[in-house]
Amino acid sequence: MERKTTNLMSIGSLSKAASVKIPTIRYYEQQELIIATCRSEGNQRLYSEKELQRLRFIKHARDLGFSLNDVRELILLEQQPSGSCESAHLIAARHLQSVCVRLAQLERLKHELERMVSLTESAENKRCSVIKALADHSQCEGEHCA
Amino acid sequence: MERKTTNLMSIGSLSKAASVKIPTIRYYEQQELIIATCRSEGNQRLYSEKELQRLRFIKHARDLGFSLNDVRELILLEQQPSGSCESAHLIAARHLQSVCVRLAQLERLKHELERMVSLTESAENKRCSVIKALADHSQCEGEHCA
DNA sequence: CTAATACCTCTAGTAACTAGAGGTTCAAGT
DNA sequence: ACTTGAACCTCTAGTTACTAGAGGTATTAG
Ligand SMILES: [Zn+2]
Ligand SMILES: [Zn+2]
Ligand SMILES: [Zn+2]
Ligand SMILES: [Zn+2]
Repeated sequence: MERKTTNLMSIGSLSKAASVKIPTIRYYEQQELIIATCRSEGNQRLYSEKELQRLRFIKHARDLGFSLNDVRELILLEQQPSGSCESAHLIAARHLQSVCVRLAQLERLKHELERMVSLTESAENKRCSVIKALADHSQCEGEHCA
Repeated sequence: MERKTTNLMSIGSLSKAASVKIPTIRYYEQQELIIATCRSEGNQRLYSEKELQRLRFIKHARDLGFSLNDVRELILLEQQPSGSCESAHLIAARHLQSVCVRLAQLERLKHELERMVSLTESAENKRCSVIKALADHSQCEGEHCA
């Protein structure tokens, strides 16, 4: 039998270890994504290494742009012994797809905006060329709506 | 003297003409971006061609990703006779810059996600490769944080 | 033992809408 | 003139993922 060495950390230590702000950790707890191992006598949260891993998982997924709902699902899948594999791949593929869509749209925006800011003002300054371009989509070279 | 022909439209007509949903128009009014020309006897909003142009301006700017705060400023600038030009260019340039930043970040995300979904599962299926990749940023090829 | 720091809960604010409840007005047909 | 259905009104609350602040308690270092 191994003795469990209880080296638990406060929320502040966890926060530093995972580079996640304290209020965000509490928010995740409220969202049932992570819970403290236990509380101190004075009701302060205490975390183990396991929760640190969990929080790093959440942070990494968030950094990669997954929604908290996706993260919630992924955590559930992680805990299941097996068979969870396909769902996880599906979530990732779906997210990749949405990233691609947003990417394409941002590229269209970038194109139009570049054109817009590079417009030169006409001699008789009736109106700013940027404002004119904003007022009239037909000046745009392509579609760029969401 | 020209007689003003008062052909005003309801919020529903305006909505269709500008492809902006009715609740969104009311929201814009609350945000002081647009106000009805007048109200009917029964308190219903009535709009003129001028407001339609204004709403199209707003929609176009939104479609190009400008924030409502930017739009508010741009509308103010549009109304000023002149001298407003530089501010408008500045707003557009600033927005273009932020689009470029987001674009670069999305490209990093796309790269990592593509790698992640294309991982093949190891023979002894201890854990899903996607979940493993999410649990460990050191497997990533680059930085991808916001 | 005390003072500084860290922690607690709870509420509200952010951006840009969207949805719904509950009630009023308008326009068209009879 | 009357009715009925569509369109309109206001107001509140929900969405996402946090962040900020108020007002109070716990821990820890000196
Ligand atoms: Zn200009
Ligand atoms: Zn356009
Ligand atoms: Zn897998
Ligand atoms: Zn990573």
